Amino acid sequence: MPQTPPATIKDVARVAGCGIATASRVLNKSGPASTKMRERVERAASDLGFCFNAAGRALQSRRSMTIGCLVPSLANPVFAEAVQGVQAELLGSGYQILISCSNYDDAADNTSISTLLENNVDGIIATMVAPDRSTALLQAKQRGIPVSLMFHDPLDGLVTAYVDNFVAACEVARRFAALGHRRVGFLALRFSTSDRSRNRYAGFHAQCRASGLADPTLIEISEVEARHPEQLAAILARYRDITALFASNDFLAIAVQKAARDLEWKVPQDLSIIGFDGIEVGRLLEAPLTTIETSPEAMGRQAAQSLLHALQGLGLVQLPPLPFSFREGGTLAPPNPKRTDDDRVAAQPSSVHPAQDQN
Amino acid sequence: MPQTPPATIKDVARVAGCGIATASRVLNKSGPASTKMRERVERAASDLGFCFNAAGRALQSRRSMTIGCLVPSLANPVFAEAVQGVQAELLGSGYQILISCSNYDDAADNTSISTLLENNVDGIIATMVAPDRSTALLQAKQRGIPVSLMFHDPLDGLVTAYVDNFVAACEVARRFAALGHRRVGFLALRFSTSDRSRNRYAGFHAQCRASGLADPTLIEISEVEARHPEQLAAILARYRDITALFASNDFLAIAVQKAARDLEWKVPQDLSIIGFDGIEVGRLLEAPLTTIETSPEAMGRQAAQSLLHALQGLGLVQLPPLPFSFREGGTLAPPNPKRTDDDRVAAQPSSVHPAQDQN
DNA sequence: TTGTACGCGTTATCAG
DNA sequence: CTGATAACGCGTACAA
Repeated sequence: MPQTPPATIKDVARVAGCGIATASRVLNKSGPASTKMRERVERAASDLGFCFNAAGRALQSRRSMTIGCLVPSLANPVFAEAVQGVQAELLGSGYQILISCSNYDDAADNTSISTLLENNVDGIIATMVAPDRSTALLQAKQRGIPVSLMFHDPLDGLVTAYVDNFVAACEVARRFAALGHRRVGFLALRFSTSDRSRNRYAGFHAQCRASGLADPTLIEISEVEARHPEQLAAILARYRDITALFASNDFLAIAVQKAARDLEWKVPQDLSIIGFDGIEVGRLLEAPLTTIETSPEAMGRQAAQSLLHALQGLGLVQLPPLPFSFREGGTLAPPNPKRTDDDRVAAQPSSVHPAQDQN
Repeated sequence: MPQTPPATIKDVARVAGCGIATASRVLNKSGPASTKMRERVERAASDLGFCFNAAGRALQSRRSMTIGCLVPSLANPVFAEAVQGVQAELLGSGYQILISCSNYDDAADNTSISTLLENNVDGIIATMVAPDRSTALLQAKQRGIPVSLMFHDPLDGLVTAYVDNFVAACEVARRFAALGHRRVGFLALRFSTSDRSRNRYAGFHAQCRASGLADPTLIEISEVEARHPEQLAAILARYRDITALFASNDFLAIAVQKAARDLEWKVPQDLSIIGFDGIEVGRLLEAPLTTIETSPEAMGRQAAQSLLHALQGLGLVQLPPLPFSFREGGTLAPPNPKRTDDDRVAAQPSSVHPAQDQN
């Protein structure tokens, strides 16, 4: 291991036979320099394999050229794609991404932001469990560090890149209603950890009322249950009365589709399913998933754009929500009158499973 | 915006009425201090909301406590999960992750590493298009910065966290052979940009020979074709002679399954399919995907462990390949003798589509 | 046990 | 046009 200590600007100046300031000016193209000097410095720099030291720069300029990015998890492709969008947008701006995952943990959420702050990030892009309860986020605001949220609906004075979950969920209820569904359900994962999910439920609920449907049955399941189709099937079996289900995300929609198959319920004849997010693989299923299509990558891009804008001294401005679209698929159809009539007789009170408050 | 400039250790010392060194020793628990001093300093620090400045620290200690992580893309869940593994393993170690994506671009690959180097990362974890051709990676080695690869098969003197792609691919060929398949294919995406894919082909090819099968037909497609089932179907239609297909990753396997459906080929009766990676959603398909199951997260974890180990002064050591397993599913069956007989007559020379060299 | 002073690599100021 | 020099925040010899 040769272990050459990296060359500093001082080394460059020495080799070029000039002062440090001159070397700095040339290398940064930030001031006047004679052609001769310029050449000598550039030559020296390339000979030494010189490379700026970010720490020194950060210390003196008080800017780290680093953006902190906090997401619940990268194992969820929705967030991974959002980060990819951030990365794409930041490319060429000179900013680097310092990444952090909270694993959907409230406390980790907050300490992660603190850690980013310690690392002198110039800005923060985040999706959190509870941005409104994060003291560290408050600290960031106080320090004048711009913060841009992703996925969250507008909140406090925080700027966010989002789709209007409430409105999108209304659309789902409207579709169900138009086809004649009367008893519908909402399937969500760990309801309390996501304001997106809550807002989707709220919109769905509101529009169900407006369309004259019964209040939607809330079915909340754990992560484990979501991953084990047989467990999910057992839960689903308790809700024979519903003819259509709105799943809070596409993975749940796919999982519940399998659970329904295991119960020998035909999708969409016996049960219609609409998902949320619009992941790519949904298109490739035997019955392509009907879903609300969004673009996580676009959220990341917009959040990054807003931040870049703010970093240039112009303020942080809340942009309008990003568009979503209803993607036709093979999991939505009118209710099967035969099945609903048969089952309606045996139907039990609507909210059974995790009898939990909906807020 | 109050815009309070962050408190420095100097401020803490002033408020606590002591010297900077004392404050530093207390805050770092790195030296002696009287109980009284300790209290005063800690009190002052918390009052001021003091928080270390990473740049100052990095400059003086010549360590940034930052790990650079380069992957082709976060839009591919395999890499996203790997990064998640890295993150999980690094949690609590004090190291932060600086992330970068190359978008499968050879040049971006190299400049990304350079950028990480400029940012003084203490170590690098990467999956690249061509690690062996990266001058920046060489530079890192020269500087004594430990590098740990992910997914790549062992290479040069580079440590890597991987599964043995060759051996895993042999397993696939063996399964096909055992069921009586004779003409098989290998489906890959942009073959040349991934040594993993190449090694899988090599292992598959070798074992096909060893098992007395015909040399596998190489079917290489573009990303666009992979995303459009109808295009993929058109390509697949040219290969009626093969009865089994090894897809280089699960997404391709799922896509080709849809393409086969569109052609009204039954899976697995008319065409057996085995994938690679073992993504979760494969289990939820109507015909659960038969595949080689790997754990990208484990690769990330192992790469991070190796790096942490090296960062503690112990050397970088190459660990044995990570395990994979054959996951049973519903897309593998013996060949349908009827169909193969019918079609074999019309079969054309085996490699038609992107007649490209296999290296 | 405590405090002073220096240097890490950089940029900016200001005098030549 | 050029070159000393003073910060930036921190850790740490070294001196008290």
